[in-house]
Amino acid sequence: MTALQYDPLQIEARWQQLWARERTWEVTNAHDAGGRSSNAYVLEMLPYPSGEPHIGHLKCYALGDAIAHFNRRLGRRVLHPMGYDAFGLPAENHAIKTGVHPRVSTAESIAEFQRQFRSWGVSIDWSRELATSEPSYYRWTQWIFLELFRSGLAYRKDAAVKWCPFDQTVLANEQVDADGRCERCGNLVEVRQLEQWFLRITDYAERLLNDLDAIDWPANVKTMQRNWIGRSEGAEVVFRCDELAIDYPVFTTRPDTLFGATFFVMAPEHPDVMRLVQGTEHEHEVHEYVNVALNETNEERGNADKPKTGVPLGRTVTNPVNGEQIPMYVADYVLMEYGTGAIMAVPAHDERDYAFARAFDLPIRRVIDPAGGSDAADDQPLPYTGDGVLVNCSVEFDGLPNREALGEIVRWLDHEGKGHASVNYKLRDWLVSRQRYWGAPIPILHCDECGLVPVPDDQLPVELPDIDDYTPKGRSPLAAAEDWVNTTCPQCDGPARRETDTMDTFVDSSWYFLRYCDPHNELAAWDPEALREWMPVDQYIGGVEHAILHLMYARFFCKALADLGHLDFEEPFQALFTQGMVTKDGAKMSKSRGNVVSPASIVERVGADAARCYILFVGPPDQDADWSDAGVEGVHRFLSRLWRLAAETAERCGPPSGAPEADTGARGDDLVLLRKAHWATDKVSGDLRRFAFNTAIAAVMELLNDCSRLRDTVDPQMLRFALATAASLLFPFAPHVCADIYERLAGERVWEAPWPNADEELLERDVYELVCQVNGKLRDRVEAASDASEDELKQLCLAAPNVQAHVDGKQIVKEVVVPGKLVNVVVR
RNA sequence: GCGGCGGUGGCGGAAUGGUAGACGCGAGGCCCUCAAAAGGCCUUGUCCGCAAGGGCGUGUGGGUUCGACUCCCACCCGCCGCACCA
Repeated sequence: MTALQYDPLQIEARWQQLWARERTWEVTNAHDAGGRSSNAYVLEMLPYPSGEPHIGHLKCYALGDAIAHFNRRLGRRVLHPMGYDAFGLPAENHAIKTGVHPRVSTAESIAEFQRQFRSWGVSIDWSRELATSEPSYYRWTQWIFLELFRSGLAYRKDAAVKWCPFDQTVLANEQVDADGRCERCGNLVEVRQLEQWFLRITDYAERLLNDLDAIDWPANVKTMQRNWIGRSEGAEVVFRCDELAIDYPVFTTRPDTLFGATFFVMAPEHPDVMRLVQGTEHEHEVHEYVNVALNETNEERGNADKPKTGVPLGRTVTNPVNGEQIPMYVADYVLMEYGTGAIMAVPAHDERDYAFARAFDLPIRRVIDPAGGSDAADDQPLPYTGDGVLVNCSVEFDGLPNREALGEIVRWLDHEGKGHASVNYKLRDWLVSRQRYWGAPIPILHCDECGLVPVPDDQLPVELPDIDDYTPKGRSPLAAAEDWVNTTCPQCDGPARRETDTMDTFVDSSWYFLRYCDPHNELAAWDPEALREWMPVDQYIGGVEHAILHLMYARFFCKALADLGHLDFEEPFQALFTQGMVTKDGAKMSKSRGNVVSPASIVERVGADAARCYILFVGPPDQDADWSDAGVEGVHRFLSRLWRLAAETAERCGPPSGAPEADTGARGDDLVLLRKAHWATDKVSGDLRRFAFNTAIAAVMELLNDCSRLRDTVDPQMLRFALATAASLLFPFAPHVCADIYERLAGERVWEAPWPNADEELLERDVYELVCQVNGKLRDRVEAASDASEDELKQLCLAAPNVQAHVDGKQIVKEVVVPGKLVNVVVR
């Protein structure tokens, strides 16, 4: 008899062909089929097609596929689509280097992604596949942009923007890292004044913050979003420059310290700085300082440990609470992008203001006393940022606890017209224009007569023209396509020029999950009925690197589109799961390190099932995992053993006549194996619900170990049942081999079989091993009946030989009985 | 500095306050074989002991409890996010 040999490549090819031929994973928008509650939308973040998929993709889609399969087996109709975030800089940079059109290189990459995703056996509804670079998709990206434009949520503004000198493009704040470097190329970013397109996400700051409470996302992602939104409560207080009759509002979270404000500082970027010193003796010095400050990198400027620098403006403003004239300075520790770009400085109660005051020998006045207004106030160290009682303010406020005074002072300011309570956010409006070629053109025309004119909807898409030269020149490469740029204004029929900037690719990916619901609609971005069937996404899966940008933008889009009447929900992703990174030898995989593990080579060697199982078995999926070739081999051995024993058992049992059923009268080893199968069913079901895929796979391993151990002593039909159960439970992780095994053992398609149910009665045993402790230490184990009384358990424990040895000669103080678990005898 | 997460064998990792180390990797021994590969069986936290058994053991120090990897307090270390945000 020839030994049966597990051949993953042959098995996987066979099932993949069947699933492709029968379009097994496609779902329709059948509005009648049980409604939204019996549907599930499982979505992994769409890949950026560059080169070929890496191990991180394998982990993401293995994870999502397990969830998709589990939901299907629970009887839900599952939408599980795939697409490509196909616009973007890497393809364009590649084009600059090689001259290959981004459309061509992107298409090649997409083809490779498709090929590999299919070779992994991921259960995707390929009929809904899309790429954001297709005109049939970006036509609707442009339509959304115009909807935002028409409602005032997209606008053009001259702004100090982050500019990457290498990529020759403007960047969003979010695309500049903490060191002031371009997220993509790592070069230091500069600041330039340019007219750009923005989306008014700041209008949604409060809702983006509050609605986090209602969604099932990881705590750290919510925290990151909250930090990024950066809400602070305080007051806006007006400081007036009487000489020039200009009011300068500032934002402060500490209006209670207003009496301690002894100077006033503006950001170097503040538009009034030069105006304030024009024609004065300070003009030259200020000019020099501002120049230096603006040329500093964010890295240098953002360092909190840096000594404070600045120069006086030679002007004063009036402190509204006490009428004092306080001097104005310009200093780079004040940021233009936060608050109003100017601050009141309270050196006694703010670290930074204190450092500045010491450096410039400015007065420091304590207005809060931690000791409660005692004579010892002056002995307390400064700066003091905690709470206390107001001192040195005015008869009206002195002696009040500062938190109380805060409200009083704001009320007073409001009454006097010198300020009001205010909320400030760190979140900035989203800069979406890019001076690059490979993106969706912004569908706006510039007409000398009519100004900014939206391209009429019936003329969408504004197609990206072919060009020969992608080299960035500080303006969009599209500007060179004269025939394309010059057009006619639809309003006045006069000459008009097309907007030559393209959109940030984050715009493309902010709504793709909507398009999957209705991907072929040529009349609209989507049919609201289709969205009602699937949205919001039940389970979204992706890397934590998108915790802020993509997830915030997508949430913003849904809220804005809901306000415009296009959606009837506001949060796109009901639940989010963030997967951990896959490392090699503890380090991030990268070409420069030379430690990249290619999924294709693994699949070729041990098959997709082993690769997928391993990546989920290695540890909890939300944590980082280190790739180990030996570990993959171990999982491959497990699948081999499973398949071989199943194939042998199938031969022994003859042709299957349907799913095996357990013999309810099983005894001895048959009962042991039957119980193990039900235990595994229970364990895997629970583990799948809590994303504990590693322990779920371990449970199936245990089941197989018992099958192997008992293979010659149990009834072959029981073995058949246990192995079919193992295949059924493992199917979400290793679909091909499990489909193969299930067919051999049950003659049925495992994905059409309902998820198995664990029999409660078989999970309980009539006897169990009672743990016997003395003073909390394990001393013996004895067999106990499940229905034994507490007294009986106590007697059993005391009768255990090794318990007696430890109790002998001592006084029993008490006995703790935990039925089903243990007895603890406390002795003295 | 602030916020979040984590620290368990040689390694990845298991453990609703109740047998610490499931499952896997690695290692050692054995079987099969002319031999190897593949496969199978056994051992594997650590120390003492021939064994039975016992001591120790989840970053450190305290605490709560009959009982703590798990809960509380303080600290050390590591990772991630934010950071001159007024």
